[in-house]
Amino acid sequence: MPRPRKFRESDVVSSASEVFAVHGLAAATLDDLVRATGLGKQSLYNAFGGKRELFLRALSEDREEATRAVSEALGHDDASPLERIRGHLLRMAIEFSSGDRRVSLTTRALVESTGAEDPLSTATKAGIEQLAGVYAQCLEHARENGDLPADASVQSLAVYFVAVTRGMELLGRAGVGRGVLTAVALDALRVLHGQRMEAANGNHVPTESAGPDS
Amino acid sequence: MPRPRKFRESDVVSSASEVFAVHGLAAATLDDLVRATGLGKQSLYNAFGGKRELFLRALSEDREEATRAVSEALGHDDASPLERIRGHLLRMAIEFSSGDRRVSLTTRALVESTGAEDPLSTATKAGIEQLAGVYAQCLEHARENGDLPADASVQSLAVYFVAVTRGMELLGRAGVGRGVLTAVALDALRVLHGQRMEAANGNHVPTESAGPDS
DNA sequence: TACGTTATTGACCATATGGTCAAAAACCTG
DNA sequence: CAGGTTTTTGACCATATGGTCAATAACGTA
Repeated sequence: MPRPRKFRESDVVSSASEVFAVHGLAAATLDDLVRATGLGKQSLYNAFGGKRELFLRALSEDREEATRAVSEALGHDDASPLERIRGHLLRMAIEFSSGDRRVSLTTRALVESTGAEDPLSTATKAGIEQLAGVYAQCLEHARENGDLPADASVQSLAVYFVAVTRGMELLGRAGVGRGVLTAVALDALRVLHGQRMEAANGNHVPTESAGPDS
Repeated sequence: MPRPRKFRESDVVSSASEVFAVHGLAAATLDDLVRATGLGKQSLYNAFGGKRELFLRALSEDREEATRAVSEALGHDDASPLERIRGHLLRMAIEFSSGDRRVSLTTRALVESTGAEDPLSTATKAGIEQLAGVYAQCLEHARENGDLPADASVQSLAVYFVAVTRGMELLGRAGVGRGVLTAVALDALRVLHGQRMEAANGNHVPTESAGPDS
């Protein structure tokens, strides 16, 4: 019997994502959001709770979507796992050099999170881990395939690819063009062709400052 | 005969940098700046011109400092160029996992720049190129040394390292710990040992990491 | 068709923002 | 010590911010 909503939450979150991707959390005004989503402040407010909460929703959706996309890119069976990673990275090079002003919400969150224990930081970390997990899965397949040495450090390589893609995204923002970004991607991929994967377990620390932990 | 200033510009810019590094450009309030620098709004204003301009100054100083630091790290003669890059990257892994909330102003600028032709974007691009230039110089030495194949793409490798370090910085913000980040750095470095460099690979860079610890 | 529930609307608010102004203060030179 | 120049100070301002309220509009059901 309650009056039904005029909007679909997913649409609103999607529009909000766009705003956040372009402006960032801090710089996006509630008014931007209102304009982009089409609903009034109050509707936004009692559907989501506020700017921050809306960002969290957007982040969560963005994360899901990104994971799905990468997962799909890495999951097709028509190519070897390593080829899939290669294709994915090259596609990222193109996407990131496309010149639009969007920045993935995960990256936004990474930079704008306070670092404290707030939900934003938590969600951000989770996002990174989830993303790394997708890479790890694919790399694991590659290892099982024999495309990677048995002692390859799938975990750190996965994180490595997350780092590389984030870096590429930033460079794209700096105006680095498609050609260079593609070359960077190819450089990055060369890690997978190295014969000795001796660095397996994330050991060794720099020579001069041998660290205690790890 | 004019009344002299009570402050040194470099001190002010330095304090401001700290604020910007922690909060970012958009989120840092003029009041934060006033408090951090110790001078009044108006003094800030007629010495620099406003928040944005102050950020640009801070960015420029930060860029100079970063370039100098990397350049120094990569420029010492007591190790081969490749070893220097290795040491530098491992040091970055430690720095970025130190858990503070600072983000380099270059990265901040990268994310917060509008992408348009404003001075911020311009300075940002210049910063990236400058940084890449430092890597390129070192890599070029490595090539001359025979540590890299003659046909190695020094340019793209340089940009690659910029990307990797930016990515590592972001991951550090996400709470990725020192061990993992170090492993990522080592993964990243493996690019320099890629198969095509196999023939030319001298013994300057220890390929097997003799790290005995966990 | 009336009711209860919820969504929507648009006005409203306290605050904090970046930025400005005019007066007072400080310094160096002459 | 006076004059000129610039800095400093603290009050001031218009605006935009995130957020809230009370009233109204829709809807499904009974």
